[in-house]
Amino acid sequence: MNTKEIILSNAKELISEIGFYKTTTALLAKRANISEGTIYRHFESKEDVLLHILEDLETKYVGFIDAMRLESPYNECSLEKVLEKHFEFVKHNEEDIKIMLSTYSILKTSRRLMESVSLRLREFFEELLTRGQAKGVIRDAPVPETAWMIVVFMFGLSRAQLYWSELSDLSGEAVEFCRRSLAVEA
Amino acid sequence: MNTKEIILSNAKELISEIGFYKTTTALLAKRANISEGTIYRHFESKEDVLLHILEDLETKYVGFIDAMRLESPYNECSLEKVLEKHFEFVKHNEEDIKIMLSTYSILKTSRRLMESVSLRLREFFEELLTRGQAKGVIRDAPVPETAWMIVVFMFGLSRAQLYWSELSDLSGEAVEFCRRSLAVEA
Amino acid sequence: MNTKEIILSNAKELISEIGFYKTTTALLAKRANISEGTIYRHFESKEDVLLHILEDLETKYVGFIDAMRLESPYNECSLEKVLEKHFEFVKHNEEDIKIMLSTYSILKTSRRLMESVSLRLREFFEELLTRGQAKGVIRDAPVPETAWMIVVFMFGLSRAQLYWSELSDLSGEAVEFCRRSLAVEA
Amino acid sequence: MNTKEIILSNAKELISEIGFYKTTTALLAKRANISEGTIYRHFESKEDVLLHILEDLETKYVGFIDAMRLESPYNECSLEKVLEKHFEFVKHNEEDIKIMLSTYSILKTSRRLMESVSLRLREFFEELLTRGQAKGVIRDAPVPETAWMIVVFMFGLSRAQLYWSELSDLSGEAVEFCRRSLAVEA
DNA sequence: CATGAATGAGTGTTCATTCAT
DNA sequence: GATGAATGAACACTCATTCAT
Repeated sequence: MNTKEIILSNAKELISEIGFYKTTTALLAKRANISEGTIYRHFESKEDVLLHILEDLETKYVGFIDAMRLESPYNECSLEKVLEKHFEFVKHNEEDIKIMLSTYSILKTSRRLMESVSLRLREFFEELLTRGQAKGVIRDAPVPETAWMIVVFMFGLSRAQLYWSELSDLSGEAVEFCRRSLAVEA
Repeated sequence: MNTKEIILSNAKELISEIGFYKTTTALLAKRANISEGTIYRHFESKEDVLLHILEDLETKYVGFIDAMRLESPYNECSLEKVLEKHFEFVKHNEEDIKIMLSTYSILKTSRRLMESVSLRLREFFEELLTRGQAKGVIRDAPVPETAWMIVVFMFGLSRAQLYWSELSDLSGEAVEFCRRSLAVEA
Repeated sequence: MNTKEIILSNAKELISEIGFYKTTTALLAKRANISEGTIYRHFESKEDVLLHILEDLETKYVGFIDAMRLESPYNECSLEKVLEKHFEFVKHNEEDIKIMLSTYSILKTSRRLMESVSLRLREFFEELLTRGQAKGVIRDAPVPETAWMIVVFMFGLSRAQLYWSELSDLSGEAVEFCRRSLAVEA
Repeated sequence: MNTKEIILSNAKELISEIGFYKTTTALLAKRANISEGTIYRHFESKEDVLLHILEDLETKYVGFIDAMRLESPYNECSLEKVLEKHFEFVKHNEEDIKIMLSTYSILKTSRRLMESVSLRLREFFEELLTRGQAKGVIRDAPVPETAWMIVVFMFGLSRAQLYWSELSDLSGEAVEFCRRSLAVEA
């Protein structure tokens, strides 16, 4: 791991633990065992560090969605499957997701990421919903709004799970909640 | 409006617009057309200003829930009604809700408020779900988890609506989404 | 006791307890059960309050010295007697003396008081020493320097007793110390 | 002289001249020709600057006393000698001593220093007095109280000399004053 | 006379950023 | 590349003083 990566990984830890504002450059340098000046060799500013974290997350998450999307036509990827995989992704990327969720109300960059990520997810869900309705396995509900609904629900639950660690894992129940709302009854 | 109220109302605007950290005492004083020192005649600290805002919100929201709860046995208050009224409440208290949602990951006070508010809501939903299942109008789903689900969903959507003002009002669709998931089909 | 006196007496307590700088006008007003503004009806400034305290002390102490001085020719007032009485005076005016001793290094007013008080004492001691030497009961030591010595010694001990409350009363021993240094041996 | 030393030396000047409270960080930075922030690279707080000054003084003074003490058994170090050397020490460390004397009534750290210094001195005087009485050259006076007396006298005079610069050097006379009180007459 | 809200200059301290080495 | 001392603007907060009531 080179210096830039060391900084990024320590910044992820710190920001997800104590937030962007309480993460000072001094604290970050100490944690990463480097000098404060070194941060500025690799990043333009403190915000730029955050930007890189968010960009990494974007790449990862968009890749993750696109992978599912590519599989889906052949693989009969169901809505439930997608939801499950999303919750898995969140579990494996807790720090990054926490950073995104805690900064998008404050930072434009983060907001843009959140928008692009949820747009892509929504489009995917729209596809799945439309295909499902065509096949008669998904109920007749307005597609774009319902897609929004699912995205909002997913991120709402992810946020709850990340910030209330004492909460038991509700992702299975969440999938069930959505299935009941969307699937045509047998 | 007395000075304390002027400070509170300006602080609400500022914090909901730019967040707690970017809301400096200097900025607040300038916006409220008072001197910085005056803030400290009425509040113990900058955080104390936030505390008062949150306490006001707690009183308002808890009162709102309790009012619904009191009505519900006589009035056949349905889950849908509650959801609708919540979204209305959010619409009329945008600033305060935004402040709560943007500070609970950072400030203990705010986190406590969020916990107390969602606990109360959950308990209410548990009541409604249990009663609904007894009457046979609500499906057979695990009550506590489902109550959590609804709360998470509600706040997830409220957050989305508050931070993406370009979003059209989805509250009607949200109520429908939940209804489909929970109501026994006719 | 009128308002002015109430302020002065509370100020004495506070300043002697926590010092002039830590005694804020807000604290003083609270202690005296008056409003901050009221202080400025009776005194020009915070320093002016101190000034009045010091002036009162000056009047008291100068009166005390002059009384002894007037008695002394007739009464055969000895050096020991004067020392004893000084220590008694200090014991009865702890607050004021503490204020004088803790402020003269910082405030001109206080410094002036300290100078005028010690000048008067020194002159008195010079008188006593000269008379004592004439009578052959006081050793042959340079009068002005020795008078200084005694004054310094007295205030040094007073200060020690005021600031180290755990110290046992050493005033008797101090009188003895001086007596041995000054009195002609029998 | 490195920056830390520059800060310390300027702080010594300022604090001894105008006192701890009037010595603001802004003033100190200006005097030392550095920015205010730089002070906090080298010291934790304004009080920490004072602490370092006092610790330096403690080291110096304790070293000074211990050196005399080590010499004394071989060298027949007399009480007079110790007094003389103390006054010399004060003359060469005016600023530091002034700071100690002007802060011990206000700051715990300073008070502790004053206590430790005078304890050490007292113990030393007790040793010298006891030894002197055994040899029959020191009068029969209560040892601990008399040791206190001398310390109080020394610091009382030092203080007077430091704060009344117009005072001629009385240290010789002070030694004589004590000698007369303590030495057995030939 | 008394109040207490308001002031605003000032306080100690923090922190992202720069730059000579 | 890396350092870490230095910066200076900004920060939350304090406090002696004023003044309309």
